[in-house]
Amino acid sequence: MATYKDIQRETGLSLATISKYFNGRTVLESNRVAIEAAAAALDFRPNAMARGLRSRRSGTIGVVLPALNNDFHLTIIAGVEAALRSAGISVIVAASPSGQEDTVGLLLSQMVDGIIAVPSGHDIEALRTAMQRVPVVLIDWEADELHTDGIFLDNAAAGAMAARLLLDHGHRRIALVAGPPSVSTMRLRASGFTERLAEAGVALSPEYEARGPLVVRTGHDSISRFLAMRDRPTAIFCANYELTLGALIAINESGLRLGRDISLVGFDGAELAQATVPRLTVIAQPTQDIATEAADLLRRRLDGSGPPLPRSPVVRFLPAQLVPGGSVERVND
Amino acid sequence: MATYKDIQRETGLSLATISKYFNGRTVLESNRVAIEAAAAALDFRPNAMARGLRSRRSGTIGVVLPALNNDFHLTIIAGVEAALRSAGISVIVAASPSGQEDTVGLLLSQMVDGIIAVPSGHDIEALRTAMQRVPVVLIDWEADELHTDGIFLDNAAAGAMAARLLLDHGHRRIALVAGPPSVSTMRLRASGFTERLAEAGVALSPEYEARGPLVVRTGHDSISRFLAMRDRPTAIFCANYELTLGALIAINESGLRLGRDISLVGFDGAELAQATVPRLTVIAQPTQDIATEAADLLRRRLDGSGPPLPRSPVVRFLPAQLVPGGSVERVND
DNA sequence: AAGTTAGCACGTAACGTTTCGCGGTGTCTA
DNA sequence: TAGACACCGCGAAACGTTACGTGCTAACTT
Repeated sequence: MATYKDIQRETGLSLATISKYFNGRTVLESNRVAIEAAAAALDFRPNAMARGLRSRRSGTIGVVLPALNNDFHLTIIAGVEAALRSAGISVIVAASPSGQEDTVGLLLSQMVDGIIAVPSGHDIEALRTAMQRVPVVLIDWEADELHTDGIFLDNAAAGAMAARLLLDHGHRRIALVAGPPSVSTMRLRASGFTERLAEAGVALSPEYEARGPLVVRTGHDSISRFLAMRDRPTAIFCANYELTLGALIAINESGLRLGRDISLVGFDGAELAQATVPRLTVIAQPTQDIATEAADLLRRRLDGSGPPLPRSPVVRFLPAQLVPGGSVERVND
Repeated sequence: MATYKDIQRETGLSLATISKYFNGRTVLESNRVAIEAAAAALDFRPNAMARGLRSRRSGTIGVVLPALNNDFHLTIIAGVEAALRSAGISVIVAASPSGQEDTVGLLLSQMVDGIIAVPSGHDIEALRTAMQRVPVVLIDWEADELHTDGIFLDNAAAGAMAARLLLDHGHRRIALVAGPPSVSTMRLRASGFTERLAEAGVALSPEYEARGPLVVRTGHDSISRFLAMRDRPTAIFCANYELTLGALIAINESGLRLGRDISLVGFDGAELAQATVPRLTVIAQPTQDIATEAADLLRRRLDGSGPPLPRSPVVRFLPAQLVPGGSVERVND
């Protein structure tokens, strides 16, 4: 593996000059040519470890996700990677399922220059100490106890959007399937939803409200239960992708026709939504935008531009998007 | 950021002893306790850059994927990450869309210890030079010109499996939608498929064969064309996920009922498959296994175990799995 | 034409770790 | 009980790069 020294031997220049060239600073034209020739001949690449050791920047950031099983996660990774590549920054992906305590620590010892994280509960303390060393940008789950930058969905508005849609179609017997309120997204989407209903004078009956872990089975079982009721709801809102998928499966199993017999508003999964009959109406996060904004924000922090931390974290809420389909039909109550 | 020196000051030990401790080698019990106490007090973590500079191992591997837009890619990332985490190895994800030449080079200058790659055309040369520095394990796309380890799907058998299924259900007017033959998976799946048909005396009529880029639109448009034919096929095999998704959308638009009016065998996307009515019959890759095997193989290469390179690359082909659904029905020809 | 200044290249000292060879201590063997 | 050996700690020298302070050259200014 070639080093500056090899280039020095080829060109007769000093290490300092060679370093300057590889850091984009100006160098005499003749030297530039010589260095480039030598570098090409030797297939030279600056050693990121040596570089990082000296400059205290690794050219690497970490993305911490509670799991890696969902289109949201992939889109985040893709968006961050694309946004940061032009700056020459590589992305280390770290899944942090419950039980894996030290994910953030692993990244810190890899000397990442920054972190983008979905702050699941068991990472919060680690993230707090990480914040003392590197900029941290949160996404998806709000963690109020962490006073740092974040790009989130406006979850309450998203929930309200779903409620308004169903109300506008005449629905009154409306059900909700959501995750545990301990997850901020779920708490906010649910409260945005129920509050909007309440404003319209429609109370969400407790038997029409299901909560459970954010897995397909929860959606499936909750909807099965709803559909078996004598007085079953005419419309259902699923507050997350897995729940939506479970709901779809349950409705298909029941033999009821989507839209015609039961209205459904899903969440995310725009790809899935267009493959069902009829197409599923969903509230979709602008996942790509979240990724890009988080990456750009982190990059500005790394540059040292942007407002000073920790005095003024940047927190943005992006609006959800309504992707219309045919799974919500009008009813006359 | 604390360093060995700080621990040295706290404990009075030498750097060498501290280094030994952090590399899992034996140290006097009393020293162990002292080091652990000091490390905890200082929130110390070994600096991966310094470590890597000296030991020439970064504790990092790269995963190169042509894109990041598909459940396959996410599952690969997740599987590799999970398999390597126990070994303390982090995963750098690099998308290598056409036009981005230097993806592999970026990883090399990050000093990754190894690479797992889906070798898209424009990366092949870079991978060849990378192989001289670090072990490279290929997945998904076979690149015969690269003489190195690989874990692949047995694509020909997967194609044959789809053909056999359709034949067994009595289909004779059978159509195929696949990607360009320049992609090895597509070439092999298609040939496995057509050869199995030919063995049964069923020739694949050229008008029943569609080829195009691996995007949803190709599947959609091809199937629309098939369905509009006077003598339309009774069954269709889509050789990849995007094509399958496009097919589903086109069938839904046509008003034909899946299974009943037109049989469809899809590829991958087991999650999508269970949400359609009826459930989609698909040939699925054991993506998780591919990821795990590739990661394990790479890890053995890093350990120095496993057969010596480049003399004897390890190449494995895993069988596809038939995930039955209701989208293939019997016809009497 | 002399004085000033900007632009570059240079040598050298870090950065935080691992590795190497050496020497000291305690334990086992005969 | 003496000798051998295993174990472990130590100091110092790398690893490949960047940053700092100097000193040189060449291009302006008046």
